[in-house]
Amino acid sequence: MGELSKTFPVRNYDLDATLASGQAFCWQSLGQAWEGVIGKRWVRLRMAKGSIAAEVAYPVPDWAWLEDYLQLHIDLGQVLATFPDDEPMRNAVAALPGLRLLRQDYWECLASFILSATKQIVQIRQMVALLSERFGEPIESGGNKPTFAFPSIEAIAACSEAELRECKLGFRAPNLRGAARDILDEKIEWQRLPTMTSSEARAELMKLRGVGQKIADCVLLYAGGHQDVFPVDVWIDRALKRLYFPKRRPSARRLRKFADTHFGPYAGYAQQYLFHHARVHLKLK
DNA sequence: AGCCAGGCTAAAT
DNA sequence: ATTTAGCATGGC
Repeated sequence: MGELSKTFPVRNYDLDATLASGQAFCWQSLGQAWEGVIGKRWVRLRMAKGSIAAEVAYPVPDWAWLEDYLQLHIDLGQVLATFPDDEPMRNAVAALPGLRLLRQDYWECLASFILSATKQIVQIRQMVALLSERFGEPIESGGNKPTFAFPSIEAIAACSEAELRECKLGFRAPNLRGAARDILDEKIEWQRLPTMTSSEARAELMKLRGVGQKIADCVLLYAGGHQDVFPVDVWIDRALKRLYFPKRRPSARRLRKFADTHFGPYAGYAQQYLFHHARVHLKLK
């Protein structure tokens, strides 16, 4: 019993922008469609007029896992209405209306962003793909290529540092391995993260070596659903300074405070719009 | 060729 | 309390 495909009606959903926007690193663009893995399921997604068509490799009894991942219940209009009414936000939203946040798995998200340190998005995708091919569980695919799930915490913990370095992780290898081992050794309260407040969960994640505030905030936002959290990376840092403090030179502390207070209850969404806008329009310095 | 990439840590102001 | 070098590796 179950279905191999389903079509979901959507409004204001830019699937291409969302899957390419540097929040998830397991999606591959194949012309009209996207292929990726959510948990242990291979998925192909296709955007049509007013709907997203999904296809899986074996019948599934329900689609709640996909609806949750794509956050189909979110009313984007309500989200956008909470943004501050200033020119930078208006421009960022106008540039890409329909950009969304996904709801990802905690471990895959944490691992991906541990890998993200001083790496470009294309390279993060490459590392994630290599890790999955070498240490992930093979899963059934609807395409013609063999497909693998993202490696489990146990699988990464069992790797040697050298094996991880062979996946081009560089100095990130011990951090990823250490995070997996610390979670298994219960050095942090991993299981309780979903029930914690933002600041509790952030502090817990930052106990891991190689995880600072930026990476912790990405996990809170993209996996934990803390939509008010506003990760500040190099692009956002540039964007905030250029767009909101063109003359002055705000201290890091001041800028952090601004990020935490200016963007409202859906600051994480605002951040995603500004991030994309900065990467496209602020490229020339 | 050289600079920089969805950073973090520890050392040095 | 804030700034800076070093870290691996690859794209451009």
